[in-house]
Amino acid sequence: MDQTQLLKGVLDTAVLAVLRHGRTYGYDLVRQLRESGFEGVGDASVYGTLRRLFGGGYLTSEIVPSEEGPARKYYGLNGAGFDMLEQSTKTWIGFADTMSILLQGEEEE
Amino acid sequence: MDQTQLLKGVLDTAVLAVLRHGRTYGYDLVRQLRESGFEGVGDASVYGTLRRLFGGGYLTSEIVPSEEGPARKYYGLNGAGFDMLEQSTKTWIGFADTMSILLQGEEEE
DNA sequence: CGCACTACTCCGCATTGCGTGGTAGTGTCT
DNA sequence: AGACACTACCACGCAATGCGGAGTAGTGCG
Repeated sequence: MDQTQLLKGVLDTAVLAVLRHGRTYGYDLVRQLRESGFEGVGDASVYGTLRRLFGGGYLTSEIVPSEEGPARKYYGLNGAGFDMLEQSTKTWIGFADTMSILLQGEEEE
Repeated sequence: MDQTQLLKGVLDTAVLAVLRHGRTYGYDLVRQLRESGFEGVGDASVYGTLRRLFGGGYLTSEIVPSEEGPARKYYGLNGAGFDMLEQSTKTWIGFADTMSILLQGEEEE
């Protein structure tokens, strides 16, 4: 089993969740996600997600020159981003509940 | 937010989980999944999943004539199907843990 | 100069759920 | 009979999205 398909539809949420702790740039986000357990995330997926979210108006973006390489593009949550995070967190929890009920039997409220 | 993308990669597992309680046919499976919380699943998705799983050798299949309509194609888990279910259940749990840690903070082991 | 590391981007592919529409069997109502 | 509704399944094309590979740059090391 591959996480690949599981990641679909969740990467957005995961990215927003990381960003909630403060702004970062893509490269670092990839690292954080991998350390958090999404070991397989491709960098292109994360960058793509960031562009999508930014394009959707959920993120702020700012280019900051770095002393250790190319300039970094810092992303941060704006109001819409926080709302989105809250919303998709709820959706996720409902979904996860449904799954866990299905997987372990029928009890639970 | 749409469950659509969340379903990707999980429908297989959900179908296997339902089938664990005994064999059924597609039409009924769709009903069960919808009642379980996946209200939006399309029947074509479920049938497609069943065909995929059957093609992969995880399901048994048997056509049974019905008195109330067209013949039903009953599907059931075989050994490989049970293994698959067990495996993907583990993957799911790991994944869900990672997500919940990301979403609620950093505590938890 | 070549290599490694950082940082970001583009392109094409594969997977997979969905919507639409189609086939087919049975029963009901007019 | 004809029109519908319900059951049951399937085919086709679309859309979303993660991934792999390749490319562009900047900095620093041997």
